[in-house]
Amino acid sequence: MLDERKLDVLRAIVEDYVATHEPVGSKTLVDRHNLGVSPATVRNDMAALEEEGYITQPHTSAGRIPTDAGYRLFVDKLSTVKTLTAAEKRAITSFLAGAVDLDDVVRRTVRLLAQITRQVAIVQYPSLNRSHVRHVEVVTMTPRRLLLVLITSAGRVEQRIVEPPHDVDEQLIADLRSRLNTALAGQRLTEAATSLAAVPETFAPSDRSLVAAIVTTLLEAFTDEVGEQRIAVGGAANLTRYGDDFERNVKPVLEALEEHVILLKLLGEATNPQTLTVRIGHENPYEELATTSVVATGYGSKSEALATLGIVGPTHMDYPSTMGAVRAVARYVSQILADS
Amino acid sequence: MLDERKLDVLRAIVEDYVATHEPVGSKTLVDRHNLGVSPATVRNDMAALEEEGYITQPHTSAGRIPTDAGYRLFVDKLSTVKTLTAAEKRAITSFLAGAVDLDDVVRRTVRLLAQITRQVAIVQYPSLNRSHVRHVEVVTMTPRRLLLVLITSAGRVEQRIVEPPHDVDEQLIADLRSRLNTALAGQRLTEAATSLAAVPETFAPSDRSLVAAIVTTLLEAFTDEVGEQRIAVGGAANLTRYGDDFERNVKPVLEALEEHVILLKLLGEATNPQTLTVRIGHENPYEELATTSVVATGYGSKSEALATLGIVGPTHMDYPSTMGAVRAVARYVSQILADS
DNA sequence: GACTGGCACTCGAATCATCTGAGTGCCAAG
DNA sequence: CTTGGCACTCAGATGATTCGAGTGCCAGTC
Repeated sequence: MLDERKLDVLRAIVEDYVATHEPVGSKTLVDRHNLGVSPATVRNDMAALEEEGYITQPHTSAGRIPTDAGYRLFVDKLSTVKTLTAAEKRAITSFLAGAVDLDDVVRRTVRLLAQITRQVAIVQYPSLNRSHVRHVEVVTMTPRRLLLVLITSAGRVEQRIVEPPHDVDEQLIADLRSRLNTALAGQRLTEAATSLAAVPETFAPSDRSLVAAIVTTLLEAFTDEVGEQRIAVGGAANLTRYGDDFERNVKPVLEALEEHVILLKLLGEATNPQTLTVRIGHENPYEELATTSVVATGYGSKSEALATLGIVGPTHMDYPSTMGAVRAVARYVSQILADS
Repeated sequence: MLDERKLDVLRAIVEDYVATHEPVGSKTLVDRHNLGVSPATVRNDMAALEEEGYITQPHTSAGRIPTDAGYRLFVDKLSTVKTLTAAEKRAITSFLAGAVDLDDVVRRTVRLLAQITRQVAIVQYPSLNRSHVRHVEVVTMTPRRLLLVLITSAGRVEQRIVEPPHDVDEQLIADLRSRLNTALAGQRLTEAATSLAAVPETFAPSDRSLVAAIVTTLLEAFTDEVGEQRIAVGGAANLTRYGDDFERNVKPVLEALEEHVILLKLLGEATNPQTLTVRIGHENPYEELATTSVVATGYGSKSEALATLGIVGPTHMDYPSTMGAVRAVARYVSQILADS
C-alpha cells in the first residue's frame, strides 16, 4: 500500500512542517528535500497518504499538514531519536552535579529540560511507594509540644507537630525515639505503617494514650507521604512558541499546568528510562489538549522507575530532538540520584 | 486645576475602562454613570484631564483610556479598597486552616490568591533572616556517612550529607548533637553562625578535624538557608484574560514568572500587612512589564513582615477589589502562621 | 506501469476602495 | 459654566478584486 517512497514523502512533510509551521506543497517539498522525483509524482503520493489518513489539507488549495496518525507513524517508524552532542551532555551533567539536595535536583532538572527542549517541562518528584524509612526523630519543643520528623531514603523530610494530652517525660521520649527507629528504620513506608501499629502495646499502660497520639500523627505523615505526588513545572514561557491561536492552544495547557492531577495523568505511568512514552494530540486523555503532545519517560534507576519526567508541547514539535533530550535528561538524573 | 467633578469623571473612566477594556467616550460615560451633566461638559473635562496627562486617546476619533498616571491617581485618591464579603472571608480561613505544614500553607495561599483575584499570584516563602534554630539533628547513616538536619522556627528543614574523613564514634555523635543544640537552639540563624564557629574548640584535639568538617557543612546549610528566597507562583492561566496582544502583554509576564529573581524585585521590600504596595505599569522596574501592575504586601505578623505576597496583572485591573483581596489574604495567612 | 509536464481550476489571503459611526473639538447661545 | 449643534476625523467593517500557491487529472514518455 505505502511503498518506501511514500514514507519518504511523509517523513519530508513532517520535517518540513515542523520546521516552518506552514502547510507544505509538492513543489517546495521536492525543492527542499532531494526526493529525486517530480512534484507531480509527489502529488500522487500525497493523495495516497491523505487517503490513508496520515496527512490532511487545511483547505482545498493549500499544502498538506500531518495528522496525529501521521506524526505517530513518523515517530514509530520514520525517525530515530536524536542523541545529544557531547557538549550538551557535559552541560547537563555539570548543571545537575551542582544540586545540593533532592528539591534542588528536581528544580534544576525542570529548568534544564525546559531549556534544552524549549518546551514546557514537567518533573514528578520521586515517588515514595518504594522508599524506606531512614530515620524518625522526636524533638521536645515545649513540654506540651513535640515535633516529629520523618526522613526517607529518597531524601525527603516530613514533619508534624503533636500536642500531647498531658506533659511528657523526656525519658519516655528518648525511649520512644529509640523504639520507633528500631522498629521502622529500613522498612518501606508501606510496611512501616503496619509495624507502627504494634508500637504502643510495648509501653506501659499509663503511657499508652500518649504514645498512641504520637503514633497516630506519625501514621498520618506516612500515608500523606506515600500518597503525595508532587510535581514541578517550568518553561511556561516557551508556550509563546506555540503559534498564534492562543485561545485554542495555549490556554488549555496553561490551565492544565495548574492542575497537578491532570499533569500526573498526562505523564502516565512511570516507565524505565529506556522507554519513551509519546502521546500525540488526541491520544492524550484530555479533549482540550488535542493540539498538544507529551513526551515522557521514567527515571530513578535502570531497572525500576521512581518517577516520571517529560515535556508538553505542540503536536508539531521536533520529535527526534525532543525525545533525545528527554531520554538523556532522565538518564543523567537517574545517575545523579543513584550516586547520592 | 482639577475640581471635584473632573475627578469624578476620571474615576468613571477608570471604572468603565476596567470593566469593558474599551476606550470610553463622553456619551457612554454619562449614560452609564449618572454624572448629572451633559456629554459636552464631560468632553471639556476630558480635555483637561488629558492635558494633565491622566488619560489619553489611542487615536483621534476614539474614546479615552487612563494613563499610568491616571490609574495612580485613581488608586491614591479616588477609590477605597474593597473589603471582602463575609462568605469570602470564611472561605479563606477554612481553606487555609486545612494546611498541614509550611509548604502547604504557601501552596494554598498561592492558589487562593490566584482564585480570588483571578490574576497571577506570587507568594514568597517566609524569609529566614529572622527565624530561629529550632533543632539540629545528626543522624548516622553508615559509619562514614552522616546526615545533618536543621529545623528552623519557620518550619523549614534543611538537610546535608557529610562524609567524614574517618569512621565516627557513635558516642561522639551523641555528644556533638547535644552540644550543637545547647549552643544553637533558639538563636537566630545569623547569630547561630557565629556561635557555631566556637563549637569545635570545645572538643578534644583528636576529634576536632571531624567536628570541623561537620560544622563547616552545617554552616553552609545556615547561609544557604538565610540567603535562599523561595517563591511560589500560581494562576498563570489567568493570563489569558489579559486581552489579545499576546506578544506584548503575556509573553513578558510568562518569562518573568520563570525568573524568581525578577519576581522578588517586583514584589519589592516586605511591608507590614496594613500597607499595600501598588506598582503601576512603567512604575515597575522592568521595561517589558510596562502594561503590567503589581499589588503586593507583606505578611507574617502585625508589626514585622516575614515575607511578601502579591499579584501581577494587567494595568487595567480592578484595583479596589484586587487590593482588598491581597490585603485580606495577607492578614489571614499571617494569622495562620502566628497560630502554628 | 510508473513517472512527468502541462493545464485548468480552486480558494485563502492580500490589496484596495468605500462606507459607517462613535467620538471629538469648537462655537455660539442659554 | 454649561449645553446643543455641527463639522470633522479616522479606525474598523464591508465588499470587490486580484494573486498565486497548490491541487487533480490527463495525455505523453521512458
